[in-house]
Amino acid sequence: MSLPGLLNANHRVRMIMGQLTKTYKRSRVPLYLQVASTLARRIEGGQWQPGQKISTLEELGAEFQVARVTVRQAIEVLENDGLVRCRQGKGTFVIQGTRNKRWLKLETEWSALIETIGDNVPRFIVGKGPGPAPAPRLDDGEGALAADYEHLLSVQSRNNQPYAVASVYLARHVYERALEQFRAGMALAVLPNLDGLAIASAHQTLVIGSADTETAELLKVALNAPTAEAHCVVVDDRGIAIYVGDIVYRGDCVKLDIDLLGGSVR
Amino acid sequence: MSLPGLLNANHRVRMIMGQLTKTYKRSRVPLYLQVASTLARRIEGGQWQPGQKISTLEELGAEFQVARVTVRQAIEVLENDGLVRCRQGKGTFVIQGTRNKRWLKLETEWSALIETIGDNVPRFIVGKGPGPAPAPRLDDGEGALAADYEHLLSVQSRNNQPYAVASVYLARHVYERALEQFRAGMALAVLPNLDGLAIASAHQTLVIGSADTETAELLKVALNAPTAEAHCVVVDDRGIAIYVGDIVYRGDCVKLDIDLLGGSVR
DNA sequence: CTCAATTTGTTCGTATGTATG
DNA sequence: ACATACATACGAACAAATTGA
Repeated sequence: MSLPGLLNANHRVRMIMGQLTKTYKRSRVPLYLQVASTLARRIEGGQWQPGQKISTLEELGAEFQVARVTVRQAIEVLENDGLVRCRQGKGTFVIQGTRNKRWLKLETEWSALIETIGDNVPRFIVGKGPGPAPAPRLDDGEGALAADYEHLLSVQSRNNQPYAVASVYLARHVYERALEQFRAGMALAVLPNLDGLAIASAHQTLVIGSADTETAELLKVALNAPTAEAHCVVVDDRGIAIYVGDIVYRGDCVKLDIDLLGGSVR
Repeated sequence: MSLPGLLNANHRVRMIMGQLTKTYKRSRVPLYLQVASTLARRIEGGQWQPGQKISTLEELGAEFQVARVTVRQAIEVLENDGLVRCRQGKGTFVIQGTRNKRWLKLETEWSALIETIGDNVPRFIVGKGPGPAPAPRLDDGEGALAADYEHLLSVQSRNNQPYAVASVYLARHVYERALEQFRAGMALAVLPNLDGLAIASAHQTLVIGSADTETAELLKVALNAPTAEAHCVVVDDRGIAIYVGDIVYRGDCVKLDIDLLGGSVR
């Protein structure tokens, strides 16, 4: 049975469809936020330099095919975020305070990676208490599971700013060889210090994701903010995955540098 | 002087501040969308297996500290996206159809990269017409600018689905050595075919960004959807940047595979 | 078969947010 | 600044399907 009246009430589409409106409709995020974040990109990307006057509300409205009031609303968001300053009768200007985006360089080679994270001090999070840790997630070709794992959950910070949360599984027989070291610093940096431990392979996959509730809270970012999710697995000479780390980085601070010709990174 | 009555009327905002509400307020995205994407992550991350019944609306409402109607609204989004199926009186279940995410593997080594993109057929976009192309963006240590560049703008597709837009600058003296080839396929794959062209370095930096208006339109994604932005520079033996490519990938399909041991000593 | 418990589906009223002209 | 229309979010109440006692 159909209820045309009801459907009509719910699906009465806008007759006036701007250029952007089609693109906009692909997302359910409010229009003024989409405009705001586009403008923010222009500023952070250097397209609009600090001190410079940006386009007028009129021009921006025409460009994005939205009402002037909507642009105004977007600009208000930027002003609250300290990106621009509006001057009645003069225009809107990019704030001088040059926000230097501090990139966090993700190393793609073992020794460089160890070096950069060596003196990181993670803040460990108490999990659900002791007990048998659940097995880590392993994809095909990432080695066999060890008998038992120790699970370490931590937040990585730099300049007092959290930039990543790490969920690390360490094979128990490895963990127990250096309890204090593993509890003091980055597990990955400890591994090479262990005598007689042969590392057969160490690889990492990286995908783009978004912050869930817990991650957002720990990283102090918005829910669903873009993230880089690294899945790192170290396998010993017997084919056992002794280290499995799932590390979620803030998306706005990771930078990967890849030398396509091999050899060392610049 | 205080006017408790008035203040009360205006400020009787949410006395009940849920766990999520604080995190939620960091983002201005509608609450039900934030809940939806958190739930989607649980499903895609395997936390809720296909066929399994997920928590009840009541439970989810309690967990996220939102109204049951709001959870309902979030679930509705997932149902429309084909992730779950709701059954009155029974519960909500994860759809069986295992939607295998087709990852686009971004190669991190020259020969593998060339191989994978070799038979890509880009769709070129007519730019602002011929004329002196603006110089490409070059960071420190990325070589010196050539005298003149040819600018190629293209969309990369796979299975008729666009996955990247590429903005490529080719030094004119290189471009003119193989016009047809450069116009037919991927510029990067053509370079090794040119005799007497010595490639001194080829490297790539990768950051996470979000789609601007044009990119969103070309990739058929939402405005501000997460992207992977690759900046690739090839320098010849005279220190001239002969190829500068800025490639924006859809964030939901790129996957990086990095061998940390890469043939070096640990 | 009836009854109660559980769970999703729907509607209402209210308040606030979003977008337009 | 205002009027209008629609979207978002809440609590509450009730309807409908499923299950097991």
